[in-house]
Amino acid sequence: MAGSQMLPKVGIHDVAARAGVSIATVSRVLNQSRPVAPELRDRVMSAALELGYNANLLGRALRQGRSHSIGLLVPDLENPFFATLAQQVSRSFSRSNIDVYICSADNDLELERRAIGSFLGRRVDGLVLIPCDETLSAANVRMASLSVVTIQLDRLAKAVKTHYVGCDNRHGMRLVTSHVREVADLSRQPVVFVGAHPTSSSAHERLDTFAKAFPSAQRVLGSFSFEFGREAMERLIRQGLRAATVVTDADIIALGVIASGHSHGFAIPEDFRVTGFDDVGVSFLAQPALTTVRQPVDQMTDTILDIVLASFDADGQTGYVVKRFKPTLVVRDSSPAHDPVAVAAGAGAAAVFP
Amino acid sequence: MAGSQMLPKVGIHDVAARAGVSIATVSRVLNQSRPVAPELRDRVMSAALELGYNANLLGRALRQGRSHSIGLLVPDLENPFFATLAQQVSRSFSRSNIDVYICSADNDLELERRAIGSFLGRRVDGLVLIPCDETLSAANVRMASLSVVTIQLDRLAKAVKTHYVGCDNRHGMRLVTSHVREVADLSRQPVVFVGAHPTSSSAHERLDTFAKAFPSAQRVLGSFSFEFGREAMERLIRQGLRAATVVTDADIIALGVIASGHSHGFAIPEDFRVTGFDDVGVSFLAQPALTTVRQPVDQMTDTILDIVLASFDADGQTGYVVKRFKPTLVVRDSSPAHDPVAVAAGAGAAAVFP
DNA sequence: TGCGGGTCGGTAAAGGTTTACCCGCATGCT
DNA sequence: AGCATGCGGGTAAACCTTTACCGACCCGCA
Repeated sequence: MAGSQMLPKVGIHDVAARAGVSIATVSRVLNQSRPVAPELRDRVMSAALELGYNANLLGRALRQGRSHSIGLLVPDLENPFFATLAQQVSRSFSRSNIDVYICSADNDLELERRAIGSFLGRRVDGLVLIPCDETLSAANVRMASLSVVTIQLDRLAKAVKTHYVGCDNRHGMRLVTSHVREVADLSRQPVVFVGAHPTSSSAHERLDTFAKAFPSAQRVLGSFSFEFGREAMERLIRQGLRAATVVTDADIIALGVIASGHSHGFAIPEDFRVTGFDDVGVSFLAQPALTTVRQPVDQMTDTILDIVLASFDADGQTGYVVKRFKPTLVVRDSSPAHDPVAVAAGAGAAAVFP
Repeated sequence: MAGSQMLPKVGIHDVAARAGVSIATVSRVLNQSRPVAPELRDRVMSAALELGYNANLLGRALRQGRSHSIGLLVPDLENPFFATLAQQVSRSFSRSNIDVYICSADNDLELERRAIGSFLGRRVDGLVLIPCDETLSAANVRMASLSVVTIQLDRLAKAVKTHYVGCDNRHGMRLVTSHVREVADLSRQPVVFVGAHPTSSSAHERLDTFAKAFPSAQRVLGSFSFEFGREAMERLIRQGLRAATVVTDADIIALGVIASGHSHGFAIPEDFRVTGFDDVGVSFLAQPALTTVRQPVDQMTDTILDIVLASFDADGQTGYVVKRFKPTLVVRDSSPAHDPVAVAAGAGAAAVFP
């Protein structure tokens, strides 16, 4: 299958033969690992070019014990926040010529295990993991951390000691609750929480913090998805919820909530005020633009790069890096700051609170 | 760095030693490539387990000439349609125990080239490409196709012969134009096009087909992104556009258009009717739900799997598979079928036309 | 008893690199 | 002139598997 002639694979030997030198010389020219006489260098270069030589990275990695690549495992590529993280990790590492290979665990522990196993088997130089489950993923993460520098991102399986890069979810949620409290107290409207089951550390921390601020508030729990947000809101409305503030722990959930509200003819923020978390690209295009918590993704991924690079030279047992970036509150029209009606009129603007 | 003791890597030799057998026996037990006496088999199994043996896939791939993996290169992970494709390709292949490694080219030809080179160097068994550019990516795609079974997905660089799996964009856009024409003719409202520059085959085909249906319609061109959709609509409104149908060639663009319309206080579909393309997850949550063209992603990715699997056994020069699936029109509230006002009232429903 | 064939374990080669080590040669110094 | 030095080229080992091939053993049959 696949027409054309699959060119016979050309190896370093072929190049050496054509250039009339030894394979060592070829290798040295190609990797500039040692000076080579200009004449030979040119001969090798043109031979490689003419033959269309493409180094076999398997052989190289096998020999060097380094693959010049890292693995990135996300629970779900269709979650736009993870997609953003993936894109940004790729960007950060491409600057250092390290290939980033992305896999999706599809929210499945068994797939997560298999993916990590494959990454390790292919000897990636580092592994960035967003664990599916706060507790059940621990075994998977541990497996990784025993073989290669491992960084947990965004979510943390606490049971295993690794590097961690994420944001201060409690702080972020506190920004939301205090923002929300102003209006809620004044209007005596209820506050409800719609969020993911606390099976991931981020969901856990956000829910926790919300519960501390509003101990008696109603809570509807599900998954990180549009669909869940919509269903949850449907249920709440069916139960008779009106004129409330809906705090969510992810933008994608908030978008579902808003959609459901709209489809029942409610106005936002007049009837329901809604907040999100993560500040994914779409959220400022939502109607109305979504109040949310922004994570400094660039800084996070740059930190990951630093950790991996540091692990290359200093192979001594330095401690683990645990970095929680402070997120910021981005107030938009889905939950304006003071008088909901007054502010809703002047759309478009957004205020950012540290 | 990275505390804990990085366990010394255990190889097949270690397992063999511990089980008191030869490495050949270990390999045979682990791969079930030949029967092994039950007693030895057990000894090997427990030795492998106790040592935590994890096969070095580099060695295996080097020897076998197969890596049991494929590469998937997308132009932009933050485009939700590509994210969906990626997720679904992963799902299809995971059923056959083939690892899918995803890379983002970040809409950059040089990064695309590098990523393909790396994939080839790591000897993937297949390559699924969504080329960045219809013409400029041809060289990159050709490089891939000379070494490994290559499938272009969604977008096609025509200049190079490979397998191709996508949808019939012209048919899809015709569905849109004829849907849109009813109302436009009746109301004598203008139709405008907001879409990506025709540098990718899908943008090209969609724009082309639109232009045939509405030769004199205004066209605003940019990139496949929320931001562009918003900017384009801003510009149109600033130019005085009112009461029109806005046809876009991607849901993400349509979402930007809708957001911009809203922020100027216009109602959709009353003031502006809007259509998208792709039917990404968010689009039915948009406010109002987006009329769009749905691509049969599952069938597309299953076809890709079939092509790759077929290429494994039948290595003879079978022809190229070129499969264009018929997309379907999903009419939702952003451009209701007949009387915009009447239909807009009853939200939620959606009609699908083949 | 002798022998053919089947079963199953071991040895060694191969796959494509990188790199430690060696060696020849030219240079510069005494 | 003789020797130390250093530059730059080659040879071969090593990385970790899989697997072709060989050989030992056992069973059954003539």
